[in-house]
Amino acid sequence: MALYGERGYDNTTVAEIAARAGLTERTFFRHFTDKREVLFWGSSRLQALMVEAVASEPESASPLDAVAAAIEAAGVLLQERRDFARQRQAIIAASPELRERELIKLASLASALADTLRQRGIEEPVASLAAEVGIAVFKIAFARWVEESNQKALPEVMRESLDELRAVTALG
Amino acid sequence: MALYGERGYDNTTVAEIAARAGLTERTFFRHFTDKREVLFWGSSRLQALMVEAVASEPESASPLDAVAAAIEAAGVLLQERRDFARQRQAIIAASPELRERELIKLASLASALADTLRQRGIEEPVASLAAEVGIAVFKIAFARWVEESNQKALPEVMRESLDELRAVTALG
DNA sequence: CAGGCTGATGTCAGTTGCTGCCATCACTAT
DNA sequence: ATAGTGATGGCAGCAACTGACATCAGCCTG
Repeated sequence: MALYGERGYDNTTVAEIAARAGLTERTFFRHFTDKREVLFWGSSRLQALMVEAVASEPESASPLDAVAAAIEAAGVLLQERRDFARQRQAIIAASPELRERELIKLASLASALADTLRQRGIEEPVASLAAEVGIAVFKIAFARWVEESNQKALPEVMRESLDELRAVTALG
Repeated sequence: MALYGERGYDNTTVAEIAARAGLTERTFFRHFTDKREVLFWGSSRLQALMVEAVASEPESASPLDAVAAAIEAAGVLLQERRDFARQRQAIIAASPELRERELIKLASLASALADTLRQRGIEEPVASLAAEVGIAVFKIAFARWVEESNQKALPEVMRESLDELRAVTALG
């Protein structure tokens, strides 16, 4: 990430990353499937956290409530790693390739949440809809949080965005 | 697309595509920025159609109504090109790289819809939320339509999914 | 302790996607 | 007829990856 920040993602070769880490290029590709994947190393932990949050909601919770708990948990985690998250996001935003990878991570996240909802007895397409909508709220809240360089904490922005969503779908 | 269908995306080289088209590899890259981009050639037309649908809704329409008109229009178009759409989707689903590209096209679509909503006086974050939610419904409805290899027409599936969404967000 | 197994790393060659540079060629405007 | 323009081809080269093989450290077993 240091290298990506200094010279930009495109201008950084895998050989340079490997050298900085004291490794060979070949070894780099044994740890990461991709040049892109380095930036998404922790994403599986975030996904596990969010899945856990959905799973541990009470049975009585609605699908949207369960998803709300997941993005709330994600908000807390990212708020803790605030500076890191912002720096990383700046790098991703600067590269189309990285934005693609980010989107597929979010899609995989939505899919995992939908699975979890289904295990709670939620039928399709409700499970997928709730999960996808939750991820949409997550994306927008996160973007707002990154922009307004300080101000509110992420979990609060998440809650506000979710409320706005309810208003939007209620009106339409 | 013929080649991708025959041998799979990964096993098809750009040289082969170019040869089949009677071109040089170099010329191929002058027409398409990417090996992936070939499969998304018509996507700008779909985006223009959806943007137009949002723009031509009456002032009184809510954001979600406007977005609903856009995915309805997309549904009609894709229903016309039913076989093509399904064949194309099978190829995309089989390749992670292509799925990434598809996701960024959808993200760009959401962004364009949000822009159009903003031009209609809708404020952020409502504009982005409505757009993203609309794309989520689009994704899910399309996936269902592709699965249930025949049955209902896409616009109908779109409407049903949107209704389910309203129910989901109303309960939560 | 010797020998063999395993897992992580290095080395090297090769393929493929993609780009820059220059030449060619058809077409068109004057 | 000439010059300018846009599309194409040819070629060289870089960088991301991959497969095959060698090496080496640690560790288990007899």
